[in-house]
Amino acid sequence: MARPREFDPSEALEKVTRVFWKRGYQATSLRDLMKATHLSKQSLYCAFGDKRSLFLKALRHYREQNASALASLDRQHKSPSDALREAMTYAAFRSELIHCPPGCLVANTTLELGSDDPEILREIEAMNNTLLRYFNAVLREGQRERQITSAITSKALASFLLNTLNGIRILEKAATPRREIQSIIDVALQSIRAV
Amino acid sequence: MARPREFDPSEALEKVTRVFWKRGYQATSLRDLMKATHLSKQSLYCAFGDKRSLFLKALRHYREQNASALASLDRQHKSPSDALREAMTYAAFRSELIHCPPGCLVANTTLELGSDDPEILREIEAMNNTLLRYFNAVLREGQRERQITSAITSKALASFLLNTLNGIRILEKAATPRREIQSIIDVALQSIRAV
DNA sequence: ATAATTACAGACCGAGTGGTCTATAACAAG
DNA sequence: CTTGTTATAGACCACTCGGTCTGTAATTAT
Repeated sequence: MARPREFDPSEALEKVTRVFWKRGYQATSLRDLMKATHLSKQSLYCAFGDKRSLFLKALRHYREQNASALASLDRQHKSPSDALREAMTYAAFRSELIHCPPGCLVANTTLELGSDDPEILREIEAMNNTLLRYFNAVLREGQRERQITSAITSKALASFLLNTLNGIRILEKAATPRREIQSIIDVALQSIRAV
Repeated sequence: MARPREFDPSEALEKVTRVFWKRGYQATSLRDLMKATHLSKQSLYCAFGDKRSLFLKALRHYREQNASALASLDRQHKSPSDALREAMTYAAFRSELIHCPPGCLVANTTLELGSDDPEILREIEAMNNTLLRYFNAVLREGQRERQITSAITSKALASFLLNTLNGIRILEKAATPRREIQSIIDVALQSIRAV
């Protein structure tokens, strides 16, 4: 009907997500986003709405990306323990692996905006629930196979693992050596094994 | 020699710390600080320097406050396990207990500025080391008394506990029910007991 | 009292913010 | 072609930011 868009919105959203990931919501200016996407302010507004809408879309994009990454972790031929180790290690070191900003956008956002913005909080919870469900499923399997302790419910163990991951998201920002982070994962996983 | 100051600097610093704690560094404007302290911009500058200096002083104030709170935890008549539980529970719920903002200023700051500002990072590490030393001492005692597993070094266990605490600092910001946080503490402590 | 010094309140500054408006360019439909 | 519609670029806006400057009030020393 009219002049077509000259850029790929999903590509732009990916770039935007990286910037928010790296710098946080408040510290990211529209200028930063314009520079990262090579788009004008107006184009961003037409495509995504105002800054907050754009941030919400970035959060959702991040969540979907992570959810599919999690789903693609093949645990067909792995024991539950190995699957947990792989998931934790992947989540902890993904930043380095695929050249992303350190830490986790969801964790960053929780601290920056979690207690203020209910809509953003819901997005955060959705992301957490995805991880919790995954952990819970693998943990239950591990309990059935006597690899994981049954002294604690799989739900509580799942929350515990997610919490460990959240802690690591803070360490990543504080230039913690990789070996130390790996040690924490090891302790967490070792300590929930069946006796 | 001249006109005396009309306010108590340490009282003002306490108020400033609360504001930074609640809103973060970047989101706190000088206006917010002026309102919280009932001081003029000029008075704040004379007493504490610019915004960043003021923030550093607030961080240091926060650290000292926490260090002395930790030191005053009496573990004379407690078993190492009980001492750990008390320390973890106190750290996790202090916000509610003494009417503070949720979460932890150090954790917040790590995510907001950790990877940018070396001087602030050093302050963060100092705070973490205080906690690590405490945990390490109690854990070693617990290992000697066969309450805590000796399969893992006390240092690794201490890092693990601090990490659990950091995770909780994120949960606090996400309106997580108290019971769930308590459960995570329980799992963490239970899983490092001696077999 | 006078002089010297410091504290205080608020005006003021340039820079940067998120957001809007306008003029023009690029396309589709007729 | 002309007309209608959307995209783009950048000027523009009111506002807030951290920080400084200025004039005055309050105090001590002489």
